[in-house]
Amino acid sequence: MRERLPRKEKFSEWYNELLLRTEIVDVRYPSKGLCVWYPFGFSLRRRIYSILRSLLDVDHQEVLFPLLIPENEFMKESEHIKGFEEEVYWVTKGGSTPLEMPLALRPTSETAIYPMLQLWIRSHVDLPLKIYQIVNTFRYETKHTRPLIRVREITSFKEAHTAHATWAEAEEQVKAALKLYSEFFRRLAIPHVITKRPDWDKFPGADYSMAVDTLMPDGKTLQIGTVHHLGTNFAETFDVRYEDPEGEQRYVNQTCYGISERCVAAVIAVHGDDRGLVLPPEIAPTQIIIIPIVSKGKDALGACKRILDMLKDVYRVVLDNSQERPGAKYYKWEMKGVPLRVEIGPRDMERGEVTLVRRDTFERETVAISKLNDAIEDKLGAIHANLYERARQSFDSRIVDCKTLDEAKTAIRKGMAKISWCGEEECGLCMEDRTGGDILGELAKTKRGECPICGKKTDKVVLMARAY
RNA sequence: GGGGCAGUAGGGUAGUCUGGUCCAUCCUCGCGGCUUUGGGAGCCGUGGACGGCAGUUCGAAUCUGCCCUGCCCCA
Repeated sequence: MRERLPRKEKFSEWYNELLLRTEIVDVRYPSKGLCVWYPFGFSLRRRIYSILRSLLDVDHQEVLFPLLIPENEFMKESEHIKGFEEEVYWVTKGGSTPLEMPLALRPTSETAIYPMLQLWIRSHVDLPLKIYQIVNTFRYETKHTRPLIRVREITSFKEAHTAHATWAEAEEQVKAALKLYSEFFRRLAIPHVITKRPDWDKFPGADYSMAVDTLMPDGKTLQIGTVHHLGTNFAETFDVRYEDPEGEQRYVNQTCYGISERCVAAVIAVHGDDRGLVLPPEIAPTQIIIIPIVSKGKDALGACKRILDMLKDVYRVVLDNSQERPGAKYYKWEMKGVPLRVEIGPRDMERGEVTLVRRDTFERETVAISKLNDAIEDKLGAIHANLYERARQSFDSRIVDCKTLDEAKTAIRKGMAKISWCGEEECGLCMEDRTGGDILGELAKTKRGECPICGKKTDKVVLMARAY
């Protein structure tokens, strides 16, 4: 018998082992913080990102900018540099010849894109401009790296960049982007919360930053999306101007927003269980696995092939015709997260039925072949709904209203603490210090209360947590 | 940022303290074969490993140093 997966309670072990066993990514690449996508993992990634693409393609255009950024461009925006300079990889030689102008491997692409926006944007009719790209970026992480979560090469960075005539229009875009991200995570059945990051934690060079966070099984939060209002900060640095209808030259207002392969990590961590992956049907590389139950003199294979033919045009379906025994196949495909299993054996064939088993609940049901199509459609829909519902219940139960820092300190051991804050940086940092958690950010919903440090009355409510 | 611990076949391990018994143990896995198949099949045959560099030594998986990599705890 094959060794079991570590229990999900031991989240780190479970997560690392699962990534390798199910062939999502291989962390054994011989350089720290870099990993290899296996075919199965890449297929999962592709399906997740095609949802993201389809949402963006409604009103964004996809582009592709270079990986390398000249040092002089990279160094232009002083706040931005301060935020990134310690984690930039530099290309300094061409062969053995030192480069006149060193080139940065993009840690993010603002400084690659905005010099071009200066050329592309001339007039108010060029606005709004909304572009995105899905690329790799590099950050020299010195802390512990963790596959898909903290890496040196972000392989799947979706970054969108927009330019608008006014600050208010850019702010509308921030809201639109957050709505788009919420829809994306709803499709992945990932519960999440949106907050405004405190000033000391905003994107370097932004006016303000919004963030999307979810909760991991160990109670730490994972930032799975960010949306930044850049104001005219970069526009002034890169001289990105447009001529307004009155003939005045004005700086554009910009936003940028990103999602990385952390969204794949979130799907794995939020839905997975002790038996392995549990995947929402829309993104599962294999949605249905057909398992023949062979028995002396009675070959179920023919029946399985007929079912396969019946389903294959609509669903991603695989017939496991290997020589293993049925039990071994069940474990194997459960590990891979296949949402629905179809078993066909002698008993089923006699009755013109098949047996359906759900991955999320292990619920087992026999269905007449004549009603199979409808039953599958129902079940796949129910699986998505159930995954989202049970994840949301777990998520909600781990957000605790707190009045005191002691309560907050307890709450962040298992999840997030909701607590009042006056808005002063000094008090905020003190709250972080006293609880050992971070202030994730401010919620849009306000509530009358008082700051746990200075006691001042306030409407602001923040979330605190331990964060990845 | 600070502190621990660990690297032995594709995966997991024994051996390391006390150097020689180890051309390295067991499980899993791969390959070939026969019998099997409603929740991880059995037997037979076979394949595959001491993270890297340097040092100590007659002799290093084992001791020392450095490097690389990974994990855990604290801030």
